[in-house]
Amino acid sequence: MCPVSLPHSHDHGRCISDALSRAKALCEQKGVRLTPVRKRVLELIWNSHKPTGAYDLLPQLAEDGFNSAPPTVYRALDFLLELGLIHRITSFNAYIGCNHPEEAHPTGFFICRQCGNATELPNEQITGLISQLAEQLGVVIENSTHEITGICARCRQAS
Amino acid sequence: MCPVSLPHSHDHGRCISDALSRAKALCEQKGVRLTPVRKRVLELIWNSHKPTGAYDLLPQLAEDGFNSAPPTVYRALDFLLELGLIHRITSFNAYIGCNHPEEAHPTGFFICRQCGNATELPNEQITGLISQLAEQLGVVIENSTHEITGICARCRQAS
DNA sequence: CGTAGAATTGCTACATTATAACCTAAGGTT
DNA sequence: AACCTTAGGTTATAATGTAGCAATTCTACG
Repeated sequence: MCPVSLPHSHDHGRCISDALSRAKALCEQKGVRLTPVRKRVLELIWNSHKPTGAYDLLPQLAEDGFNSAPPTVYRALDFLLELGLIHRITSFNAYIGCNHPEEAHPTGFFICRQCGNATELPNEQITGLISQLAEQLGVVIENSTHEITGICARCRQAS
Repeated sequence: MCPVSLPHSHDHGRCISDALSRAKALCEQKGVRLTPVRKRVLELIWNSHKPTGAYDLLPQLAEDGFNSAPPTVYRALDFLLELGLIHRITSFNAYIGCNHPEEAHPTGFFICRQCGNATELPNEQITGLISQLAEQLGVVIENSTHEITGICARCRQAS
C-alpha cells in the first residue's frame, strides 16, 4: 500500500533507492530494459514527492550529458507509465512515482496546494467508488483518474 | 441532478435551449453579462454531449462572424467555468456543459470511449468519497476532479 | 563470432493547448 | 459629455506533447 500521508521527515534517499530496486526487479521480471535514460528519469521523478513536469526533466537530463529533446523524455515517461512505475497527474500535466507498481490499481491522488506533495489515495475507496458506479450506471470502466487538491494534514497544523 | 445516462434519443434542441435560459437567469441573478460571444460559446458546447476542445470552437465562431483568436475563446470559457455553466474535462483538454450550475457541486464525469458522450456522475457518490477521504486523511479538500472512461450502457448493449 | 531483426535513441520539425501584454471599443454612471 | 469599468481585438509567445525517419545499440540465432 502507498502511504496516504507523508511522514514529516523520512529517509528520502531510501525512498529513491527502494523505487529504483523495485523498478529494476520489475523490468527483469517483465524482460524489458531499464536503460540509463529511463532509470535517470525515474530517479529524477523520485527526487521529490511533488509531481514533476516533463519539461522540468529536460535540463536535468542535459546536465547529466543525456540527450535532452522532448521525445527522449516522453519516451522514457511512456515506458515508465506503461509499467506502472509512475503515474500521470493530468490536472497538473505532471508525473509522479508509484510505490507499488507490481499490483494493478486504479489511481487517485491528493495534492497539497501548500507544500505541493502528492500522495496516493487509499485503493479501497477508489476501487469501492468505481465498482459502485460501474454497477449503478451499467457501464464498463476501463480507466479512471481522481485528483484532489487542498491542504494536507501537516500544512494545516503548521498554519 | 444531472442525468447519469443519456436517454437513447432525446430532444436535444430542448437541452440547448434549457441550458441557455438557465445561463441567462444565472447571469441576471449574478449581475454579469452573457454577451454574444459567451452565449455562442455556451451554445456550441451544448451542441453535443461530447466534450468540446477550445480550438474546435474557433472555426465555428469564425463562421458566425465572431473574432476567432484563442484569447476570445478562452476568455469566454473562463467566464462560463467561473459561473459553473460548464466544466473542464482535464484528461481530454475539453469542456462540457453543466445542467445544474446553480448548486455548487464536486464534479465527476464518465466518458464513453465508443460514443464519446460524457455524463456527470451522481453527486452523492463523489461527495461521499471526498468527505470520507477528507476525514480519513485529515486534509481540507478544495477541489476534486474525477474522470472515468469506459463503455456506456447503451454502447455495450449495441455491440 | 557475425549478421539479421528488433528495440532504443537522436534529431528536426511540428501540432496542440493555453496565456501575456497591450490596446481599442462598448456600456454604464454621474 | 467625461469618466470608469468591463469586454473584446490583436499579436506574439509559452507550455505541453507527437510524427517521422535516420542512426545506433542490443539480442538471438545460426
